[in-house]
Amino acid sequence: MTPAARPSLIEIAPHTTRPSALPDHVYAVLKHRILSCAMKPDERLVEKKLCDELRVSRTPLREALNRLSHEELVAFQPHAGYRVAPITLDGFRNLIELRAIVEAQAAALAAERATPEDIAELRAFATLPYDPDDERGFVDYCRANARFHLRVVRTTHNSMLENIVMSALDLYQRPTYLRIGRQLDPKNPSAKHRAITEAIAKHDASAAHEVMLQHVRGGGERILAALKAANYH
Amino acid sequence: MTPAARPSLIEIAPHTTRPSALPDHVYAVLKHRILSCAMKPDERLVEKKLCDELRVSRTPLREALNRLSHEELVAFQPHAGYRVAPITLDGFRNLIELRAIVEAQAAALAAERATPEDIAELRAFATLPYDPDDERGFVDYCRANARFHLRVVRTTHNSMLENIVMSALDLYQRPTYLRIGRQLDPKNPSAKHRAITEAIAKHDASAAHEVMLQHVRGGGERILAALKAANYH
DNA sequence: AAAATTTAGCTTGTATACAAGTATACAATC
DNA sequence: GATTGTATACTTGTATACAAGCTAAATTTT
Repeated sequence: MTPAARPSLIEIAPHTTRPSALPDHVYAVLKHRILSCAMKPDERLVEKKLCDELRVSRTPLREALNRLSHEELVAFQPHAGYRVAPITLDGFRNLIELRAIVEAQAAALAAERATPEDIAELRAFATLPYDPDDERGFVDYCRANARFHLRVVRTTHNSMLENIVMSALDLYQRPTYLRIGRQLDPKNPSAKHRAITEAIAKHDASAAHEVMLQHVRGGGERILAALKAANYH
Repeated sequence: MTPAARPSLIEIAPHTTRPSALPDHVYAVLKHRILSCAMKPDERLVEKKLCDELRVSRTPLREALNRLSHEELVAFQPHAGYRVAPITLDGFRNLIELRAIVEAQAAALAAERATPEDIAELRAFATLPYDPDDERGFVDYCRANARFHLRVVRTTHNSMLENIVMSALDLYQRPTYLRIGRQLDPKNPSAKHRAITEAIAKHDASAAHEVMLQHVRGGGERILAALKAANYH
């Protein structure tokens, strides 16, 4: 059966140059649910149920699940099914380390390569809307934050770095959305973003590297501490 | 039909925690063919033909092709099929840049974290068999080289870094196997490997970083020059 | 009562039929 | 002769039937 009325809103771009309508749609929907913790870590993902709900057959659904499992957003065991990937301290530490390495170096390369257009766009993206009391505002804030960080790597013109940072930011979203440590955010990161941007604008690679490094590590440490406090392992 | 007699040799490990026999097998076989250039860049991959040859139905085959396309080893266009991914100068430049960033930093972290066992294994892996005149010896050499580089990242105990370097080394193999620039290798890289190992043994992070950086860039530049000479774009 | 074992149900794994879209070859037209 | 339109063959996209394997509950045994 060709799906008649399916949820039509693609909320998250598929990160791929492989636009195959149905699997991409399912991928986007599931990914959004996982990242936003609408589907909780360790929750089971049963193919049949998701098929019925999304009005799709198992083939495109499985394609989406496979993709998610390779991105480590869902865990898989043969013949035992899929689960939403758990959030672990070690996993998050590794993630911070990865982001620190790649994004700091990307900022340095960006400083070497940025054109005036790059700099203008970075400036436009640097200042984030931030209203910790507003639920909706918090989501917007997260999106804007990711947009800035992606814009920095994009300035390197290295699509491989870009893809790695995209995946990393995705994985990073989950602990953030959990609201864990939300209120611990001491100040709006816009200041750091502006500092990074100005270092890039001055083509000061080592400054860009240093500020980005501290920024990523700082944010990571805060969330890590909150995860520990919330008793994650 | 359950496949009765299929080629049984898995030549390349699947890089994943997702051991599902048939798709993994197909993935491994195709990947080996692509990396070894038995299947040439831009060659078309028609599902039916591969199914008949590998004695597998389309479902597991497509799962393997999807994985390969996300790893950028095969290119895909909706309704138009799969092709072996082309080798491009820009792609290779990006790859070198990625390896340089991640592996250099990984070497530094390895220097901070290496245990005596790590160091012993690194020493064992550092010296490579190298006989540029022997076809078989060349393949062994490539494998041993990858093994050393992987052992360095593994010392960081960061599985994300490990996965990235694994993929990167895979992509790197293809230009190497093309034999392009093979004879340009000025000397056996064992010396560099030993230098990296000794820096790690001394827990000298910045030396490890520096030597690895030069090593990766140097090797990359040589192959890049050869690709240019061979008129790749 | 606790442990082990069997069995029934459920979930995933694979194969295949059918639908939809694409490309190529051939013909008609400019 | 080049170009465009069209039909046909081929390839991929999706759905579904059936096989294989796991989980967990119920029954038996100690």
